[in-house]
Amino acid sequence: MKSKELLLQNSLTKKKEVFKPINEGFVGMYVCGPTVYSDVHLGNVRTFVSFDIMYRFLLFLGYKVRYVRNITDVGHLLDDGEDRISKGARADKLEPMEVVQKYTNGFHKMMDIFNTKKPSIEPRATQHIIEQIEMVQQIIDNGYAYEANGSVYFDTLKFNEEKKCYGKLSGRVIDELLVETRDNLKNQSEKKHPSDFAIWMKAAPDHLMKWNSPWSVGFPGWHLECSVMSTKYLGETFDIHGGGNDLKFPHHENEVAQNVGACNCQPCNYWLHTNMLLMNGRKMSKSDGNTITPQQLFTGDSPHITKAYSPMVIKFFMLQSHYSSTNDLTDDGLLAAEKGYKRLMEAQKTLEGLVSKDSSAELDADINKPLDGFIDEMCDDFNTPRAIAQLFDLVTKINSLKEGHLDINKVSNSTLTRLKTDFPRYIDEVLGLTNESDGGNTAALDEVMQLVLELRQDARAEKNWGVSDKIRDALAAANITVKDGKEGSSWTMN
RNA sequence: GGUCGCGUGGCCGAGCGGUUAGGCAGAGGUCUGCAAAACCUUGUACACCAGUUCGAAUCUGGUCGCGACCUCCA
Repeated sequence: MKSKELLLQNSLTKKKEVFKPINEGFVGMYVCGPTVYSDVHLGNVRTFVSFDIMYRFLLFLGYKVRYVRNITDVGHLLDDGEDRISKGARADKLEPMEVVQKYTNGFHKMMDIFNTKKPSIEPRATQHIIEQIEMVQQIIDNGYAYEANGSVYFDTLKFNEEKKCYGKLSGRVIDELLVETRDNLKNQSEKKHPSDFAIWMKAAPDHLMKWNSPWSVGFPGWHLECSVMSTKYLGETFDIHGGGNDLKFPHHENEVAQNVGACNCQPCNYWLHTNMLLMNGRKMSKSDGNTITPQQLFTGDSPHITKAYSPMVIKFFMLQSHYSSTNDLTDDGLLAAEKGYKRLMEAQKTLEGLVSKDSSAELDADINKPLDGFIDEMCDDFNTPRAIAQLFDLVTKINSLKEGHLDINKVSNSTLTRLKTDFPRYIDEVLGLTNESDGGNTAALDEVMQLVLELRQDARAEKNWGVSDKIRDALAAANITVKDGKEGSSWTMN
């Protein structure tokens, strides 16, 4: 475990702070998961990849992490008051839970494709209805919620008067919310104040998902589930809470209010928000055609791109920008990422073949500096773009060592061993990038290629360029690139 | 309308008072039968206008442009 301090940009204080876990060596992290009513959006991927990197790095630093990411399967209202899941169920003529299962499966599959680690706990809102009803009661008992016609609303005015913290996270002032909030929600008249929000909703007779409660047959408000499940699995106050920055208001703000209203304590010490994924400079939006699905990216079937891109290339592309900045997805950007990613993967293979006679340690510092630098950059609020720059510094060194521009014998055995251990670990364990071309290289293909390259080498020895080039061209047509180096030829699958 | 953020070289994208970000593309070179790869060298970059400072892409004010949130959203 490194002794380096980890810095986090805390949305709550708007400052970069040294991370201090509540319990030494342990981290409790909650991230708002997806609402499973349709296929995963590419934007979801960026957010969950970002938090996956944080999770991985915390583990790398030696923390024992409990990572909770929920599945929202109820309570998310549309403008017309209908539940998203119910709407999906009606549209697909399915049971609501069938909809939930279908898209949960799809979500999991996509997370696997992007090689993210599974959370420690993945709770669902509908599995915690009892706990949610209990929290509603607690909030009512504490005087921060009121019942109106079977629904229960959070009393933001009273809460703010006493706790003075409503709006702190999202930087809003409650008096302004009064003017700003549009009166287009159902049951608006039941609320005492426009900024009040439902924590329990009475269901209409034809509503598909509803449960019994002391107030009515109904369903919990959307914001409640995260308050309840984070408290249940991580405690009343835990370390890190994450989510997309579009959830800051109202979702996270209301979450804080509920937790403080119920337990009289802040839900977490550090709030981390990821920024949005854009495409061609604008937020992805289905309505104006400015959108692309992960599937389209994999197949190249979209007017926005010129070719197919693999999941790891897309992931690498995302990691080249900081999680808190917007990330603009473009074809040119993807193309550049693809080449860089391949270069990184090639260096990893090259590294395996390096051997040192251990005659001096002259170059050790040059190797160790970027190796340490990677950790330093990651410790600085998970700065993946800078960490990757350190990796590319090493790529150049590895290639120079192989080509003999740098003398491998001037690297001590212990440093070379460290390089061989840490470089792949950074790529695989911390960044979660896997070498995709490995899958195609079976042992049989290896043997065949060895033979082919030997035959070609024979032809080259006889200066029979016709045969030599014919082999190379034919292989190129089969998507195999031959490279002639000083110590013989090598090959890679494209 | 309110709140917040951003405008960096051909493209993507870090940095955020003085020191090379990095990737991709371009140019020159080394190597090579040729090619590819690799390595070395290389570029006029910080929207605009004022100001603070010995010194600003980085701080302050203004102008223009863009975006996000305020309503479901990762």
